Amino acid sequence: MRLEDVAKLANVSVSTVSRVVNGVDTVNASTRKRVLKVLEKSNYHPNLQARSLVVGRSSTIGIIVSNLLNPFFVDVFHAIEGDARANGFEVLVGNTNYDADQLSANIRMMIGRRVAGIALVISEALPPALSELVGVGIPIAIYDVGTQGKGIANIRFDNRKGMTQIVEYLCSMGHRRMAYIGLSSALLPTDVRRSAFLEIAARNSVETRDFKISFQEGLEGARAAVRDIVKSGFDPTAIICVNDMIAIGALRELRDHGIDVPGHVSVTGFDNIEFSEFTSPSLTTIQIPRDKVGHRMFDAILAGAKSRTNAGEEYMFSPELVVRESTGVARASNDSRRTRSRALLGVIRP
Amino acid sequence: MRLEDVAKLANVSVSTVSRVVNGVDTVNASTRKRVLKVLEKSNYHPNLQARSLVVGRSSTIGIIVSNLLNPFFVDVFHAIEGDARANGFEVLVGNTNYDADQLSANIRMMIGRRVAGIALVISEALPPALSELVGVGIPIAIYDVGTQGKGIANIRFDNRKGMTQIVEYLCSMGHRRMAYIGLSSALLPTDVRRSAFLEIAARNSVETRDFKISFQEGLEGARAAVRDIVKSGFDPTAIICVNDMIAIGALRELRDHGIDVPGHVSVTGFDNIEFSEFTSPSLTTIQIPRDKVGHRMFDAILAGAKSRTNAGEEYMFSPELVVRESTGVARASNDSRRTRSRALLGVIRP
DNA sequence: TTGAAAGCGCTACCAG
DNA sequence: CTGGTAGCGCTTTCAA
Repeated sequence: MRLEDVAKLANVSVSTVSRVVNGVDTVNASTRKRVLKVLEKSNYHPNLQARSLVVGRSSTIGIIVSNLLNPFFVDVFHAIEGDARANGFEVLVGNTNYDADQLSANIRMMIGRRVAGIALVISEALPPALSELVGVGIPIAIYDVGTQGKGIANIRFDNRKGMTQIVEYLCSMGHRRMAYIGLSSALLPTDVRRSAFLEIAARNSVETRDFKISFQEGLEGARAAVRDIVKSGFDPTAIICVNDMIAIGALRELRDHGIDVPGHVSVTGFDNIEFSEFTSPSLTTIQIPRDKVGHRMFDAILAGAKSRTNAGEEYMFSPELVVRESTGVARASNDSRRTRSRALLGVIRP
Repeated sequence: MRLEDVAKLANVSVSTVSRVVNGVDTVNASTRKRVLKVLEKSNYHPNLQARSLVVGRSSTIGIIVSNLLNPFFVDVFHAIEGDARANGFEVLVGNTNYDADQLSANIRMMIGRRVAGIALVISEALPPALSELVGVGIPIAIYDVGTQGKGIANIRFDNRKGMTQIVEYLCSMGHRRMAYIGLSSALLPTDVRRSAFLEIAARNSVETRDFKISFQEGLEGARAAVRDIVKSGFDPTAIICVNDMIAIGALRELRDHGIDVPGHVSVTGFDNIEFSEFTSPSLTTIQIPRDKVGHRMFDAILAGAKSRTNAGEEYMFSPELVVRESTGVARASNDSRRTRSRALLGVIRP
């Protein structure tokens, strides 16, 4: 069913039907009524492809995320999606799995669809394809990994300050031996966290040790990392995790080893995903206002789409330390430095 | 930059450029090379709107979910999205928030975009708009809430059997007083779970009590439900939750009340989301093979898109009980029936 | 207030 | 092997 079919049934021209469909008010009331009647019983759906072809822009925005299995990304995706719908946009989604090629492919696809804007919520480095994006003048908002540049809105989070808050808090609780669990590949925001950790730790004469897992491993990878820590004999009084997902996996593995948290070792996350409040013990972490980040990104895109001039806005969100149960004062230094079995530790699980 | 621009620069016709872009092999090697060279330095991106307008079908599929904040939906979304990309489809996403109007709006929008197929992963009832969908011949796969019908693939999960497994397992552990936490609105799959619970419980002479929360409330709602249970004085030996999210919220609230799980009360979930293994105690639940569900849905859509004849396939996935730490034998019946404070119970938390 | 007609950028058919 | 051309379904002047 096309505009023309409706036109025939209503004995008017396509132009008139188009006007009715689009709510243009220069249509005689009786004509409009007649068309509307036909429309109702006709199962007509305007072809949006054709429409955006002629008007030259589509009402679709694209959202690209690194990992749909990490609630962090899903949360900001969710915020952007909600705003988009509320403003009459459709949303195309792309998941990169932290893969540069998939990211490029997604960007190209979205350019091809002539999207009205793109939100990039990723951890990996920006690919060359990005410049093509800028070239065609599509407004774009980037979370955290953006570089300064014309036509790009950069919405950032102060990862450095966040990690600083964690380390200084732990230091204030007497911790001087910390393990860090990070991601093995070079992801920009997580690298900032790691180097901030190392720097602040050094400044406070904290003995550190660095452990890594790859992104794909997720929660299971975190468990493996904890096993590595245990095997290493390093026996830290605090384990700093690059994000909540990993911290949750770590918590679980520590429990299996009968290692008391925070009695024997404190654990911290990063992101404050909803679940971090629901673990046991609940997780000390850094709050990132994911919904605000999403809203801000959408606003930037909308502004760009409207004005056709991307301001290149820069905005930085600040961290907030959320102290919960997974952290506490460092255990007395005369405790055994070796991780003991549950029986020896006398840890009691319900 | 359009086909025509490239054509001019390469001194060929649009047809030829089109052939090169689409990899048609009836192009002279040297001509192709020349075109390719222009293409490379031209930042040309084929307009997919125009393309799908002329070919009459788009390479986009739509996925509609009820709640992006529930990992269950995200997981099957993720599976479908991966399959779609791997097969060269873009994906449009719609989140309904369990709202019928949003669902209809999403469906209409996707019809408008002339998507190649739609996957419906929702809990709410199907709207009238669905018939429009069938009317225009778009292949469609529905998870769980589908009704029999031509042109619709129904991928189901045996919720009834799953709930039966839970209740019978609990009965075998001596439980005879159970509370159920469900969702207040009538969502089809969750209603099946609830009625199955009530029926199997009755058959086993189990004393039951029914509590409800609304979907929006999420984890916090679950906590409120537990407070209701505590206040009610019912003091069940098992709490059956309609899904894992709610069970996780319940676990947390029980811990705050100092109520031992599973010592004082057993708790069960449903879905087996990844986090259910990482709570403390870890959650006894029903495994739903979300990735397989997603793959199956995509296959059904793909088949429909190819053959233009939707088989109306029916497929039912079977449940699998996953017993973890949150359930155990019912406490002795001479225990106090009132929930006691933590001090009285002597529950020890690390 | 209405209709005719010119494209939007692309593919596909038909000639050459 | 290549080019010309007729649309895909819609919006948008421009006339009537």
